[in-house]
Amino acid sequence: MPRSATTADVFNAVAEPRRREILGLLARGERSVNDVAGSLRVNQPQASKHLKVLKEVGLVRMRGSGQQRLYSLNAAALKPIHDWVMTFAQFWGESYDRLDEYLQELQEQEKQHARKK
Amino acid sequence: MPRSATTADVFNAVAEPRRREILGLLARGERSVNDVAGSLRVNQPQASKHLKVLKEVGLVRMRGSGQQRLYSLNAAALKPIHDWVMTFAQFWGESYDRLDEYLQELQEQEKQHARKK
DNA sequence: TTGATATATTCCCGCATGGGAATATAATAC
DNA sequence: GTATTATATTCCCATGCGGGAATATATCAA
Repeated sequence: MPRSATTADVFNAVAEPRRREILGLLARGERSVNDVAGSLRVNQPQASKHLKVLKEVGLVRMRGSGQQRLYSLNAAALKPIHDWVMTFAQFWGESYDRLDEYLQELQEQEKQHARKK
Repeated sequence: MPRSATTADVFNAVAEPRRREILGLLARGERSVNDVAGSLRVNQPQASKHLKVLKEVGLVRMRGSGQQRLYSLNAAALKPIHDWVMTFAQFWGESYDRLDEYLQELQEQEKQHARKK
């Protein structure tokens, strides 16, 4: 079995540095494909391909506007990575001492949310 | 140019699900290769290979003990992922409202730390 | 030394990759 | 209609992948 496809999940999609750059750019607002390509000094087909991968895993949304396609960030799709990495925050020394407390509060909030359903 | 090597950086190393499982296991303590292989229902060579990748990017440490090699987690190596994903936390809606505040406090602490040098 | 156990390495394979280059599709303007 | 701009797709290639299987290395025990 070969390596997982880049579109297999968010972890794989985000392993590529240029795709992280694209997400960073889109964090500052919606952009057309050529905007992205220009800002990242990448030619247009590569930009299209990277955006396609990001779209397939839900990290970006697309809408048409004339002949342009405007891509925007869907940062919520990064939550699996956030949640996973936070699992290890307890090992990161004193600066992160209060993170456990914070995460427990978050869990409480989610439980209350679930109960309301 | 092909896809980045799995040992290129932490993002690539961690894109593989089994390697994330290994890290999760090691979070609970040091383990031998066979312990890892047994817990994850993976045969020994695969466990060795995955551990090798994790070691190359600094996510695990190894020490010999008799004929065993004991691997342990080095969670600090996950910080690049943590820092990157936190860049997007502001987009995650109301549950994370206090995260900005929290992160600013962290930055303050780091500045004070730096000043003390 | 021989044997047993623990771990690492090597060879194989099918396969998805990211980039380049060229081309195809889509939408607007005239 | 044609021309132009914006985007997507296709084809190519070299490379590294993860898993299987077999083998090599290392360490202890008797």
